[in-house]
Amino acid sequence: MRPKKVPARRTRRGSGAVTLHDVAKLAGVAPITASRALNTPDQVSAEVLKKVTDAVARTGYVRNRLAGGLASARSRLVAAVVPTISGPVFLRTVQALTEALAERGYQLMLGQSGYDNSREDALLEAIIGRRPDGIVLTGIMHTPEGRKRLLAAAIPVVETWDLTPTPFDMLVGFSHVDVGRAVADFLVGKGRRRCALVAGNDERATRRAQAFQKAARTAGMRDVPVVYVPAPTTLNHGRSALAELLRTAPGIDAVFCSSDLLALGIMTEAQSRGIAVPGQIAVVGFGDLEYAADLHPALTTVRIDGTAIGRQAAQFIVDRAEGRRVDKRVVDVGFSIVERDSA
Amino acid sequence: MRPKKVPARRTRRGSGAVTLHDVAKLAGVAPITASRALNTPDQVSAEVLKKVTDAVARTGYVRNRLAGGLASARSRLVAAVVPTISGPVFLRTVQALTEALAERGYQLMLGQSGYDNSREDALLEAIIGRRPDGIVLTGIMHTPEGRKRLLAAAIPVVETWDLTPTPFDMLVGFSHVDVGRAVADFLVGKGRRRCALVAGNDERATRRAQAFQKAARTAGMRDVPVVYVPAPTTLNHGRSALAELLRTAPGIDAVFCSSDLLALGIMTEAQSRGIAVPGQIAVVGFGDLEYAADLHPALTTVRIDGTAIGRQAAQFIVDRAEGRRVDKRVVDVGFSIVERDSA
DNA sequence: GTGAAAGCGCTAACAC
DNA sequence: GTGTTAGCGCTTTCAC
Repeated sequence: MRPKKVPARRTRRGSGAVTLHDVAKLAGVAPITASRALNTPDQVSAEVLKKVTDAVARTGYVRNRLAGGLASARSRLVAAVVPTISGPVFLRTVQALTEALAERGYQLMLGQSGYDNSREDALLEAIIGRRPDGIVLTGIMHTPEGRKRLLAAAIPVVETWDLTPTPFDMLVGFSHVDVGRAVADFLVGKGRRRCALVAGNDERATRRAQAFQKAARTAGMRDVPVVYVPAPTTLNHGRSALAELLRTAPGIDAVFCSSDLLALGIMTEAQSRGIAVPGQIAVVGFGDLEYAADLHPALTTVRIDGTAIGRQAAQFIVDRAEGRRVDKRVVDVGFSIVERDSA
Repeated sequence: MRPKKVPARRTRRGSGAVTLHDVAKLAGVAPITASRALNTPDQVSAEVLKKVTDAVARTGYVRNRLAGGLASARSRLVAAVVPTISGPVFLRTVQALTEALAERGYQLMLGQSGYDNSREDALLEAIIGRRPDGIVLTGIMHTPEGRKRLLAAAIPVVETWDLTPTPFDMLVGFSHVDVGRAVADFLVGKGRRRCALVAGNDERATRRAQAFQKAARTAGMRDVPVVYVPAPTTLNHGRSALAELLRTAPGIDAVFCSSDLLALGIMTEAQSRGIAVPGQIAVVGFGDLEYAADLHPALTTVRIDGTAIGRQAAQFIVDRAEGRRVDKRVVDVGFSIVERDSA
C-alpha cells in the first residue's frame, strides 16, 4: 500500500505571523473593514472600531508594512543620507528628523555616503529599492548619475545644510558664503588683523573658507593662510593644523575652524604650548555642538539650527507624501554667531 | 447616445516604476528567470544573465524590496535600537553594523529608544511592522512587555554592549562588573588612595560604578563617593560633578568617569581651577572615543572594541537570516584599559 | 458604513 | 536551466 500521490496543493507558509485577516475574522468583519479601522478610524462605526481594536490587542497583531507599502505605493519610510553618522554635525538634524517623522507615522532609514563618492551608487540602489516616500540629503549628491537616478525614481528629495540657486527639488539650509563672510567681519570687528583658517576639505567647508578669505582680504588682510584637513575632521587635525600654522604663519591672531571639534583641537594645542586663547589667538568654531559652551574658554562658534532643518525637512516630505501642495520649496534657516570667550 | 456602462476593468496605477516584469519582457525571458538572474546568478545560463543584465541597465530597473520582502518573508532589513544616536558611545558599533550588513546586501534601520522606556512600545511597533530579519539591541530592552513582543515576533535578536547570564537570544558584549573592578585595581596600583566616581544614571554605568566601589573598598578605601548624572552624559555634567566632588569629598585623588565626555568635563573643570591632572587628580574615562588620545593630557580610558561588536552582531543576524546554524550565541569581546597621561 | 474582487511586484513551490 | 502558477498581506476600486 504505497502512499497515493495527491496533486499537492501548492502551499506557501507565509511568515506565520498574525495577519489582518486573522484580526478581521476574530472581529467578525471583512479584512478591508479592519484595515479601515486601523488606518482611517473615523470611516468606521464606533462598534466596529472597538471590535477590531480588541481583536488587535488579543492577537498582538502588528501590521505588515511591507505589504501595506506594496499595496498602497506608500512605504512610510524616509531615507536620510549623511556623509557619516560619526560626524556630530548632522546629529541634531537626524534626531529632529527621526522624531518629527515618527510622530507622523513615518520611519527614518539612515544611509552613509562617505565623504567620497565611491559607494554612492550602491547606496542609491539600496535606498530606492525600499521605495521611500522621500529622501533627505545632507550635503551633496555628488555624481551626475546619482542625481539622474534620483530624478528617475521620482522620489521627493530635500537637500539640506546648504543653499543652492539650482535646487534639485526642495531645500532647507543656509548660505555658507554668508557664514564665511560674517565670521571674517566678526573677527575684524574684534580687532583681529591676521586671521587664519582650518577647514575640512569638503565642499561646503571650502566655500565658507573662501568666502572668509575674500572678506578678510577686502578688510585689508594681505594673506589669509588656510590649512585644509581631510573630512571628517578630528580633534587631532586641529592640533596639528595649529602646529602647522604656527610654523608657516607665525603672526596669526585668530583661527576660524570648520568644526567645533577642530576648534577644540586648536585650543588643546594652544593650551599645551602655553598660548593664550583668546589673548594671543582667537578661536571660532562651527556647529555649536552641545559641549561648545562648556569648554574652557567657552567656544565662540557659528550656530546652525540643525533641529529646525530636520523638522522642516520632515514637514516637506510628509506634505508631499500626503499629496499636499508644497509651494515654498526653499527655506533658509540662517545662522548666528554665538559669541563666548574664545574670540 | 448615452455612454454604455462597461463593467469597468478594475485598474490600479501601480507606482509607474519599471518592474521586473518589464525587464523580463525586454530580455525575452520569464519574470522568475529574471528574478533568478538577479538573486542567484549562477542558477542561470550565461546568455540569459547577459540579456537580463542588459535589460536592467537599459531600463534603469531598481528592484522593489518591499515586494521581494513580502514574497520571500525576508526583508533584508535589520533594526538597531540605540538609546540615542547623539551618544557617541555606540557610534562605532552602528557604523560597523551598517557596513557589515551593507556588504551582505542588508540594510540598517536605526531606532532611538531614549534612556527611559516611554516610547519603547511605539518603537517596537514601528520596527516589527517592517519585518526586519533581525534586531540589534544596544543596551537593554527595558520592559517585560517589550521582551514579550520581541519574542512573539520571532525575530532574531542580538543584545550588545553587555553580558548577562540570561541572554534573550544572541549576545555580543563584555562585563561591566569586570570593567569597574579592573579600573579600581588599576588606580589602586597607581597608588591612588581616595577614588571617586562620576557616572551616568543608566543601568550599565551604575553596574560599573558599583563594581568599582566594591573593589576599591576591598582594597582598603573607606568610602568611594559617586556622583550620578543623568544619561546621556555631557561635558557640562563632568564639570559640575567635579565641582560637587571637590565640595563634598575634598581629598579625592582619582575619578573614574562613565564616559570620555564626562572625563573631558572633569579635566576642563580641573584646568579652569588650576588643579593638575594627573598630578592632583587622576582621570579615567570610558569608551576611548576618537579624541581621547589627543586631549591634553591624553586621556587614560577603557577601550571597548565597538567595531568588533557591530561586526559580530551583523554576522549573527545574517547567519540566522540565511538559515545557518548559530551554535555559539554569546561572544565576549572584552575590554582594555588604555593607559595614557591622565592617570 | 461595509464588503467583494483584484492586484501591488515579487518569489516559493512545483513541473518539465 | 527555465517556465507556470499561486500566493505573500495588504489596500485600491468599485458596488451596495
